[in-house]
Amino acid sequence: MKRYPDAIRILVAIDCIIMGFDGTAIKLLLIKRNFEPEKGNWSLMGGFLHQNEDLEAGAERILFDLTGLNNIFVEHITTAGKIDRDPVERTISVVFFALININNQDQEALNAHNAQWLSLEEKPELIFDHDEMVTKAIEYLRYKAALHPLGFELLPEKFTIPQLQKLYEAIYDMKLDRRNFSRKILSTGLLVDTGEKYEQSATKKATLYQLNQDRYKDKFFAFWHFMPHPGID
Amino acid sequence: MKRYPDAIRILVAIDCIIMGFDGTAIKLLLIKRNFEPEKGNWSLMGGFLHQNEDLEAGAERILFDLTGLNNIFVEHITTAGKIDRDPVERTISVVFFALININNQDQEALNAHNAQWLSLEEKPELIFDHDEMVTKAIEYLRYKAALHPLGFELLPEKFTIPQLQKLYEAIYDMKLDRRNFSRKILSTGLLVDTGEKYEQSATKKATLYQLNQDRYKDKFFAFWHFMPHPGID
DNA sequence: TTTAATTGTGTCAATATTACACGATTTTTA
DNA sequence: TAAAAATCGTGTAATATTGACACAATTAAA
Repeated sequence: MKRYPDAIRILVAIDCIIMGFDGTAIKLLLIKRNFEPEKGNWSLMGGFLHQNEDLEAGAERILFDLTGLNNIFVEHITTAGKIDRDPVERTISVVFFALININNQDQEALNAHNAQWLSLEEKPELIFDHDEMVTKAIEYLRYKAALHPLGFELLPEKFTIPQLQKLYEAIYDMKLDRRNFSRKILSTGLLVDTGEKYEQSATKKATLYQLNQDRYKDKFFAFWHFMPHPGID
Repeated sequence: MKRYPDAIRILVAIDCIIMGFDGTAIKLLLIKRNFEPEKGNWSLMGGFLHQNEDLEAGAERILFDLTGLNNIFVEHITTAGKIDRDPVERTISVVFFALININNQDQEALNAHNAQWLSLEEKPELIFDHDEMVTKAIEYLRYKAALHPLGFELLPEKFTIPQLQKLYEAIYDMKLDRRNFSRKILSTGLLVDTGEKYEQSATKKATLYQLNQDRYKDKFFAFWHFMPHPGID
């Protein structure tokens, strides 16, 4: 007794682009599939939506499955629905974007899924339309990180300004001026000096900061320009 | 012979938030449903995804159905998937955002669908989760219009700077300084003086401009600040 | 103890932004 | 017929932000 008898019903997948930062490069958490179809090929982590599950919840389930992490930064970024995107059966994929601290996740879970962190340069070709999704995610990261203090999700709780700068340089694949970057970041009032120094430094030890959480939440959606914008033309 | 036998298959709807500008206020094109369920109640224009149809194509079909227009500015903004969002049967809705020139559409098609332009203040309560979708669309418009020359989609081909300013004032519900707005817009090089004047003006006739199409396409995705940002803090 | 690498802070000139004033044009009104 | 009212176009000065750049301080290694 279906109420919408003429409409089609199709599979709903959830795919997650999971990004991390290793201090030098932005990395993607990808899996080498140990199941059909496309067994042995690289793919985003994903799965099908469950019966009694919201989309967000599905994304969180999939992320927890792979990383053992909860409370991850996750946002829905796009939905892929090309007719033949899955060769087996028509499937729509709801795509989520996740940022995590690369050091936190559960290595055993990663192994069980054949997962590996690969930098954007190392990225192999992915199955289906997953490459397009990654492209969108990178665009999204660049777009959003220029305006919102997003990058902190990729760093440890305590971090130095030079680390943060290297992160932005990795995101935008460009060099930034140390002095101007520092001034801009500090002027946001988002950072709190912990009084500690980064001990692993080879030379002068940089100050460790942490986020002013209240201010971070308050100001996340305010417009900001974290990136220089020379000669807009 | 299904390859993914355990996964669920559900309905995929497409819903469109259609915005226009009447010279004073941002308006939504809404329909009073003449079909069940929720017959007689206000709703976004939508429909179900067809068998051999991509998502974008579905959105364009639905928009054409209602307005008689092609080549509309359309973007996918979000996907709604709460378990009970449709009381009849589980349905995921892929939401699109469309901007059109309010004077262009086909009045007969509007009548056939019971459609009406309503300002945001007049907006009645909508069915299902359509109110949430509208909220997201307004946020999206404000976000995007601050950075990209988006507003032109809502104006006639030839328009005056004061008209454009009123549009921005409607989007952000705030007053802007005439002089500064004019300077900023003109400095983008996006406008071309047509040499004509807006004849319907009650007093001094304003210059009619049109978009520099090449520059518009080139620069659409560049970052710009179209809105003032006094004392970011 | 010198060297090399890196961090923290400061300055200055160029640019962009904001706030604000005035003259010009056109219709309405006295 | 002229003054008034409304709106449009442009200009300017004070302020804030940005980009480019210099120098001193810290630390491990040479």
